[in-house]
Amino acid sequence: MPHSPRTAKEIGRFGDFLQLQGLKLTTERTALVREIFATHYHFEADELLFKMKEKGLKISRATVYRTLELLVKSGMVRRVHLGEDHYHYEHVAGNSHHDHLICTTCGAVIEFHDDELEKRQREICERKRFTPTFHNLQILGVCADCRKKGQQPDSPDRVQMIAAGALQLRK
Amino acid sequence: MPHSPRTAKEIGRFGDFLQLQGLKLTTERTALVREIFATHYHFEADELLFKMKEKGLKISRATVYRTLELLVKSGMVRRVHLGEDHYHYEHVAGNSHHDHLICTTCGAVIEFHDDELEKRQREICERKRFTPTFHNLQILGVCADCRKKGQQPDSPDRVQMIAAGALQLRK
DNA sequence: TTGCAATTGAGACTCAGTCTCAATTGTTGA
DNA sequence: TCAACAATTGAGACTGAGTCTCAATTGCAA
Repeated sequence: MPHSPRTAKEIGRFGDFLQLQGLKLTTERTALVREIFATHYHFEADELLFKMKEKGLKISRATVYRTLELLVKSGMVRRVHLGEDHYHYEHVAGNSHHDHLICTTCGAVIEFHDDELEKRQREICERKRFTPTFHNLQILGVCADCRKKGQQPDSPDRVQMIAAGALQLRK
Repeated sequence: MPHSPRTAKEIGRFGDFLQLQGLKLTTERTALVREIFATHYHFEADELLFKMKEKGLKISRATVYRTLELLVKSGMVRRVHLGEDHYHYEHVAGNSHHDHLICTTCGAVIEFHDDELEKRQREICERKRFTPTFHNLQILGVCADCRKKGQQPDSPDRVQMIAAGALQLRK
C-alpha cells in the first residue's frame, strides 16, 4: 500500500483516538480517513461510499456510517446541515469553528468566521441565562459570482423551503 | 361545526392565499389550519397527523404534508431544524423572524431576536459580496432551569452530534 | 498462536417524506 | 340549480438516508 504523507497525520490522530477508546484502527477505517482527508472537504456519506467502490475498495454502507460517527466523536469530522434534506460532512483541519454562506443559485458554500458575531451570541445567551456549547448558522442567499451573472435572489418562500431542506438546491 | 374565533383569522388568511393561487380551501385544509393555530407551536408532521386521527378526523399523511407545504409557501408556517433528525414546523403568528436557543438537556426551545446580531450578519455578507435572503441560527446548550438543577453542559462532541441531528435530545 | 473482543458485510429494516392514480369534492358559469 | 371539470383526496406503494442484526472475520495482547 503506498504511503500517503498528506493524510498520515490524520490517520495517526484517529488511531490515537481509537486506542484511547479501546477500539481498533482497521484497514477499512484507515482507507476511509485517507479518502476523506485526501480529497473531499464537504461530502455526503453515500458519495464517500461510492468513491470507495470506485477505487475498488469494498467497504459496506454500515462501515462508512459507523466510521463517520467515530470521526465525529473524535472531533476530526463535523456533520453539518447545508440546506438539503440530508447530511453533509466536513473534515476539521485542526482549525476552528466557522459558519456558512450558502448560495441558493449555484450551491456554493462559503465559510466565514466572525469574532464580533460570536461575541454578540455570547451576550444574548448571558442575557437569557443560557449556557451555550455549540452553534450553527447558515445564511442563504446569492453569491457574488451569481449576482454578476445577473441572477436575482430567490423569493423568500423558496429560500425558506431550501433552508428547511424541502427543496434541493439547483446544481 | 363549531365556530373557532381563535383561528378564524388564520383560516381566512390561508383561504385568501389559496384563492390567489386558484386553489381551494377544503375541509381538510381548514381542519389542519385550525389544529395548527389552536394548539401547537412547534410540532412535527407526524404528530399533527396523529392529533387529527385522535380527533376522529381522517386526514391522510399525504394531505398533511401537502398542506404543510402550502402553509410554508403562504408564509404562515416555517419549517425549522431543531436539532433532531427530522423537521419541525412552527406557525408564524404574524410576527417576524427569530432564532432558537435549544436546551440539549430538556429539549426546551427558546426564541430570541436581536437586531445587533442581524446587523452584523448583514455586514459580513456585504464584505463577502453575498446577497442574503434568509438565515438560520441555532445555539445549543443548557437552559437556566436545567443549570439550576445542577445539570452540567453536555460534552462538545455530544452537542455536535445533536446539532447535526445524529442524536435525539433527551426528552 | 491462540483466544476473544472488536469489526465487518450483507441485507433486512425503519421512518420521514413523496408519488401515483382512481375516486371525490369545490367552484364557476350557464 | 346543475353540469363540468380542475383541484383535491386517501390508500398504499415507493424512496432514500440512515440503522440494526448476526454470522463470519480480523486485529491484538498474552
